Amino acid sequence: MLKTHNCGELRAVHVGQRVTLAGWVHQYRGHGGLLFINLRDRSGIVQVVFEQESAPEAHAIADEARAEWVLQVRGTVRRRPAGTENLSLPTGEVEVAAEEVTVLNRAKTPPFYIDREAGEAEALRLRYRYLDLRRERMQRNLILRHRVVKFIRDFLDERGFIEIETPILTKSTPEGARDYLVPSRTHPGHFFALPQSPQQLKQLLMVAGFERYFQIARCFRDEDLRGDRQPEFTQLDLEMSFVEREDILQLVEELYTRLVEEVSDKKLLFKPFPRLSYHEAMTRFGKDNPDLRFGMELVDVSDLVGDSDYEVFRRVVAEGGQVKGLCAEGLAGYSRRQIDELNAFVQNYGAKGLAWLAIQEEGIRSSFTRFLNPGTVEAIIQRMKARTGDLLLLVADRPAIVAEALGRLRVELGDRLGLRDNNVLAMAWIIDFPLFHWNEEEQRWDPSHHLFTAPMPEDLPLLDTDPGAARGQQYDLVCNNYEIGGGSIRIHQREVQEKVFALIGLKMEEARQQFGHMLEAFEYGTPPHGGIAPGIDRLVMLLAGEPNIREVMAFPKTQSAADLMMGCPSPVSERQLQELGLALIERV
RNA sequence: GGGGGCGUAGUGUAGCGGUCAACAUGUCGGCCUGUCAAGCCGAAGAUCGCGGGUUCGAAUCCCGUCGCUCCCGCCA
Repeated sequence: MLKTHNCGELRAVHVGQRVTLAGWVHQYRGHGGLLFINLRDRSGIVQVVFEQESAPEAHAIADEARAEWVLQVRGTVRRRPAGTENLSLPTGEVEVAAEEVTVLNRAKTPPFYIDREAGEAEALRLRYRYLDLRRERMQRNLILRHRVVKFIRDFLDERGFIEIETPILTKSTPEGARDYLVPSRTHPGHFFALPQSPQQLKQLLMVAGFERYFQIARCFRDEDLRGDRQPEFTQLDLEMSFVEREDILQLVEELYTRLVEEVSDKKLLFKPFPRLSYHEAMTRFGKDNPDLRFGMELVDVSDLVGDSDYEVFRRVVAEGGQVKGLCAEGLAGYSRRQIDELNAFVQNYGAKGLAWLAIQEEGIRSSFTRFLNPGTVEAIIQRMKARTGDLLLLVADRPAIVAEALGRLRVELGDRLGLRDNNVLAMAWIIDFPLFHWNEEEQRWDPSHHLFTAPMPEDLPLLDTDPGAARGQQYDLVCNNYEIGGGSIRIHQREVQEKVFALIGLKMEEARQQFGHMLEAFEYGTPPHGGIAPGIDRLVMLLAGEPNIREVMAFPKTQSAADLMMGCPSPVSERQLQELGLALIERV
């Protein structure tokens, strides 16, 4: 080893010891005959003192050193002179008096500071990601990520789970997201697909009798990116045999509860996690991934305004729509301009606009009360538990649009009112999802989750009579307005599976072609099984308090799915294309 | 595919039709023995993302384009 100690571990107990350190020049402070270098390695930072008088050679060498040079320093740990301790450094009680120094490597001046963040364009950070990763924030995030994955592995290992790798080169299926394709050289014209998730393989591992499987699995989806979506990401993929929904929920809840308490300083708002049906989540919060850190629930006033003189409300209710609203506490003082802003906000989500009512000291200001009788206005205020100083915001439309618009608005208002505490994690289960949703364009039922999701046993008859009302044994884990995991109990009976295929308009022939291997496997004694696949990136993002998942990935892609450091994707040679039997054409 | 924001010395910003494009920081040189984002003095450093247009004159206005980012669509 080129070092005897780590920079960040030196304390008063080391005083008097001769140590050898190796690391990067974090900061340099020259005073002529005396100079200080803060030396950094992964463990942290320690101040090294170079004195011309006592160690002239070391001092001369150190005098040349600049930010990010790599040094090896031999010296003695000593207590800092009284009054010069630095409380902001864990090592701040001591310093290392350098006796010898070796330049292990010089460094060009970095394109940005390593010792601070100056709001650099993210493109620059990504171009020089290996330097960005030297910074405290990224080191902390990736170490946290390691601890999360380590905790998960240990936890599941203790409970009899086997970690099994599944192929990265696998089969394209028309379901779900767009696949990343890999051409086959040995089968010209044929392609592998990178897995969107190991869904089918983990079910086959249940058929294979492993009973408890997990994998820290890389998944790939060729869809447009978001702050919480990368083209490749990591899931804790997990599957169990001989279990019911309750077993999966209990296991994951215990895992996440202990994980949060073990590896982070975030506070879990709920123990145990509340369970909301999909219907309840949509009704109360307008989203199937609600932020439960605050209230401000959606309130239905359809019955109060359905027969009013306000044409907008009356017509919507008559046509089977809803009038629902939110009570934004303390926002009665919002200006016309600010309300217009919120109005434009909900219009992004399909709402025609907002009806609003501000209860001010001087009286009520509103866009619609002049169309209603005073009793109705009072009833709305009562129902929505509004008090002086509050602003009521209402949307009238089809239920889906009301939910979407108010669900989004609620989160926006939560931000504005400072109700979304970054130190709090509000984890919860969303259960009882509808098994299917109606696809208007294709005039057929689409699976809400995937086509192996089992119906709730008591809803089996509904598959024949009212498929839209059938609930699936599906569950999502949500936290702070993110979906951080989803899973289901799977179908293990052939008749049920065939019924689902039929409902989603998949002919048995096609099903056999696409899923023949699954159907065949299921005929050889399939245990009842189910699982879940929580996203690791989003979880670590929340634990780290980061605003996007790029900050918890070592080498993320840009929004256009490019790697600015590697410079990919990139063209390949004509020869490579020929070997694969590929020719490039202009895309229309 | 669509909408919003951003792009000016290495970095972060200012300048928004008219001297030589400004400030901070970093870089380089000098001074400096208790600093810790050290301090003081001095110097260098920009084809204002790229292309076109309007204008006597464009970093500034217009059009296009590229890159990054947020969002809708898409994605579970």
